[in-house]
Amino acid sequence: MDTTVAHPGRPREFDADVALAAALDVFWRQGYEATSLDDLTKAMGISRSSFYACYGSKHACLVAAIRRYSDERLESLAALAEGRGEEALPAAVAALVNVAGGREGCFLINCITELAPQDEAIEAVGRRHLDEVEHLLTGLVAARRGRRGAPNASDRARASALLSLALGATVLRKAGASAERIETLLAESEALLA
Amino acid sequence: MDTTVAHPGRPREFDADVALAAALDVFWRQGYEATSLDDLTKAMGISRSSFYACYGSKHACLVAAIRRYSDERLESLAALAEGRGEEALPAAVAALVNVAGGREGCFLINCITELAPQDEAIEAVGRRHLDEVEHLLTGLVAARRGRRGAPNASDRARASALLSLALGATVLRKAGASAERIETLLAESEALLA
DNA sequence: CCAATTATGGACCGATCGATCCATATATGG
DNA sequence: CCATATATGGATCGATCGGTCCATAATTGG
Repeated sequence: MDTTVAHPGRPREFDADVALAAALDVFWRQGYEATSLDDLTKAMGISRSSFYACYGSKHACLVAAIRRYSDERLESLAALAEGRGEEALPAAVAALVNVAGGREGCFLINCITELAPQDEAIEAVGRRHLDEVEHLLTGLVAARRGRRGAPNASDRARASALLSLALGATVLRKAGASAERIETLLAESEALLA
Repeated sequence: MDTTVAHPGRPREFDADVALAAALDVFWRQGYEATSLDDLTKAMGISRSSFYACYGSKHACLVAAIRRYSDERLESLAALAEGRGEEALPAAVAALVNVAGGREGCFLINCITELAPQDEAIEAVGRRHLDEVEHLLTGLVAARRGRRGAPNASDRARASALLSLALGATVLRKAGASAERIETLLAESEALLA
């Protein structure tokens, strides 16, 4: 991959990143298998030729979309945790649940449950994402606990439980649970914060 | 639906319930959209004609499979909770997570995340199931708390949180988390039991 | 102005999709 | 034994699937 060399030939007429965002949106709403190339190219506003030239295949496009989603979410979570002290942990947990509108669930969870463990590529990306979220939560747990520096195994277990709770809440949300019910549920997680 | 009247005509050569179990298994492993009629009929050992005559459509078959799964799981959960006193609640939570082999996740969660909220029929069944599980857990929470009789709102919130934790753990399991990690995570849920 | 190179639109591909149809087989009630 | 009714296997349906191909457009370096 060289980025400096001159690029002869006709320039791309669309923004690959904007188009990828559109693809992500469709995948998110409809799921992978239920989304056709026509759905994708129509939403992205490009032709099949451009699609394949740019992304390679439907599956590769999905992987790219997941990566994009993962990066964005991790960045957003890290930013949210910045300089918020005690409140960072509950805020992060709440942010995990209230991703996007809500009813469509977490895109990453959707992909994992639809495609893992059959699709190893998706599973790998999903796993990495969840590991990083847990790592971030572990830091917040340790920080909240007051002890300076290195998080221990207990902190990690707490973070695991909080992550699990958040993932479950997202599923409940997608299943149609009301926002209030999710809130009272999250309030209950206070027992896991100390 | 009459069950007593005589049935003229050639009798069915397969057990509709056994075949449905086979269909459930395929849907569970592959997901709904990724499963073709050929996959189904092959696994069920019947022809397309028999399939459509008996179940109506691929989607109707899925709904029947989910219903079957839901009934079986609820029955199993209720039986597990019977006469076990204090240990009933943690046992039930553990049972929620350790459904089947593990790596394939919970069939109901898989269906919800793949098809809800677009597919209202599936969402309705999934919602009902989750409500009943939560109701069962609420009873166990109240029983464990010691107070006799009617569970209150706080019990229900606790049950929601435990259910959410279990759902999340199932997702983590499907994403590839090790069994040990799930166990230490579940151990952490003790904080939600009192 | 002319190769060389890449992008684009859309026709096109074989394969497969869920579903239907029909001829035939097997049962019942009279 | 015959009319009726249901089940079965398999051919078949039009639609759609993901992916390829090709003619044409638009850019670069020389």
